[in-house]
Amino acid sequence: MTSSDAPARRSKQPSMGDVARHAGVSSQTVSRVSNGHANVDPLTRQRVVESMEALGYRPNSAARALRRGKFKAIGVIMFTLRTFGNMSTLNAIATEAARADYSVTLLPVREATLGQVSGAYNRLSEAAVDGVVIIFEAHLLDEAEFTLPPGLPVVVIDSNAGDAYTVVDTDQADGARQATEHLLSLGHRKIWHVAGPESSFSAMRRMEYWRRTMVDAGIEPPPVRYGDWSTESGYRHGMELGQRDDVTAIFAGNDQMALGLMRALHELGRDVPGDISVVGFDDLEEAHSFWPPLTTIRQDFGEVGRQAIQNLLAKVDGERDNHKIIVPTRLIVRGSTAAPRE
Amino acid sequence: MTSSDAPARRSKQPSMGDVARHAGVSSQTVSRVSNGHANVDPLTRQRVVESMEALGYRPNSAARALRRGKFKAIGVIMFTLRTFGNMSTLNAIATEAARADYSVTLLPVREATLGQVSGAYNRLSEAAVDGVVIIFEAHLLDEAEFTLPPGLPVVVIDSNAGDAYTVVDTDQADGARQATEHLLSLGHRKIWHVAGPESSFSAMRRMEYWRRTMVDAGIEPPPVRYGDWSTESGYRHGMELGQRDDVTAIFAGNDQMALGLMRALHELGRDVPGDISVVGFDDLEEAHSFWPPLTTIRQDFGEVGRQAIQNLLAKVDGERDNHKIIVPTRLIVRGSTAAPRE
DNA sequence: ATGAAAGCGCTAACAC
DNA sequence: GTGTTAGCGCTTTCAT
Repeated sequence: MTSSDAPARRSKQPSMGDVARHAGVSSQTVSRVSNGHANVDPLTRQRVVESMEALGYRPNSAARALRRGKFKAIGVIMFTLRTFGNMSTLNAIATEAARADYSVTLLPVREATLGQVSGAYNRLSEAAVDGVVIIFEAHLLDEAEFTLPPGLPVVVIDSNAGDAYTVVDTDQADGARQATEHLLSLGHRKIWHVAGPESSFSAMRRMEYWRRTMVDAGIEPPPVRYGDWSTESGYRHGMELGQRDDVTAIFAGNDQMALGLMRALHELGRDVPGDISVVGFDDLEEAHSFWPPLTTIRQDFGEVGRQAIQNLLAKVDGERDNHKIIVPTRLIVRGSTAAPRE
Repeated sequence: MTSSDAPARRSKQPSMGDVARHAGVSSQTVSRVSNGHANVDPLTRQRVVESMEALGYRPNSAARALRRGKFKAIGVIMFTLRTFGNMSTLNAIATEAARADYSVTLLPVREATLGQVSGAYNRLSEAAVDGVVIIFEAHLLDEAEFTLPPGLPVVVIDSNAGDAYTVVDTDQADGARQATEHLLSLGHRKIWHVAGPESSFSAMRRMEYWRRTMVDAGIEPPPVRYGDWSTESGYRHGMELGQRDDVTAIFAGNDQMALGLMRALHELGRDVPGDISVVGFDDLEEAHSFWPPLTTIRQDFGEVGRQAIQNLLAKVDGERDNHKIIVPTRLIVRGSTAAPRE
């Protein structure tokens, strides 16, 4: 009875047992080699490695995860990758997670699925992850009513999630205050605000603190204008605001809308910052090359991602307390702001 | 020797068996409920669901994956999320994968790990994925020499990977040709090119076809200038080119460099497109709001992502052939190009 | 330094 | 409609 090598069982991945057989050792030895353990005779190890290569073995991570009870993976729940902020945060998360040898799984959320607590559990509960970072617009989190599986560590970014989770939040309030005060200190009085959508937690915080800063300065804030974060919406508001003569300063809810605004003002022949000053929020990589270079509020997305992962991994390792981390923002003064013309 | 079930084992997730015990049924029945199978008495199902909730049960996906031999996950290997293109592609990939009920795992590659074919296997071989999309700059793929685990379906994006894999590629060549011909047709003769880094496959393709188009038109191409995709590098070249009087048209390797170029030209007081025409590549979402709005080549990242996933999933389901998919590019004419001044 | 046995949590196959 | 049995591929004792 020869168990010689001509099986032609092409489609199946070889298992540890197959390697063991091929190398003439037990599968434990293969396991030890695969995990780089010490107590293996160099010659044996050599033989095993050769067998692995010959067979094209690769460890089955499902089995491994099952056995070890850890996936070495964290999930990120987000609606869209389309915004600069989400992208940057995700990038930081992936980088930081990799440092700890964790991979990152995207858990895209189609809104339909969300509230639906049907008989079958939703994909989140099945996800092969040790913890989850949620980058949601806050109100959506509320609406969702989606019960996170108990025991799954969670960190929430930029949300009003309250005390139930650890929250990492950019200091929107202070950013909006800085932006508004900068314009005020330049001598502008009536500062207009083009806010992000009402559905956004961040947008509402920025708007609230713009208003508050105005009121604190004893100035009646002009009516808020709502955009949707897009360059186009900024453009539309720019076309309207640019035609009024009581507009000397605009604080846009993000850089993209600021860009759209400036384009409209250019088209209308209004000079930025000569006629009208503009401040953004985010500090896109390109913002310093806009024309004029954009004065804006820098968000430290890298730090947000880092904090999120560090706190999440602490939880994965057993920490139970929730924290609230506030990441500071910073005013970057460039060429789009100046004192109002006399 | 107490192998009794020590209670108060707080930290452990409840298993199917626990739920079964709690509900007074077999774990098989729990499994059926968990998977939404039909043959379960409504009352039993009810009871099981209640037990699940009471215990906070969530299925262990490692066990599930082990049993089923599928992870329902695909991996994406990329160096950085920082570029618009990678991010857009990733977004499309995630969206398309979600439609097929697959999640996406980011496999960040730290260069150090890469070539290293040490005894221990690299993270890719352990990744809990059914297939892999690679978004690499081509030469890196070459250098890497990293042998993909045999049997793991692979699709490569924008690379010269050859016939070993299915490749989804944007039609860089045609894009570069369109950009150059557009400028030519406007009446420009000597068209300068600010290319991406030499290490980039895409950059080299664009460069090659810009040159070829010039040669075909019987014009000696001016020396190539290399940037690194960044706005800053565009700015630097802009400051130099803008001071020469033999520059009337520049084709930038991407939109960000084009933006930097235009900023430099503004600062130098050169009018775009009056004095100098500029064409980009990518069509960033903001490109139409640059000042002036940027003429550029649109890449269809969404289609690239879609094709990648569709082809990959076909392979996961057993398809063996490799394909080569070319996604077309398109010239978008906006305000940054015009005929040269006489 | 190596091997044997047990079992992680789940589901497919087959009872009943 | 429900339970029993077996085993996916791996790692953790414990022996040798």
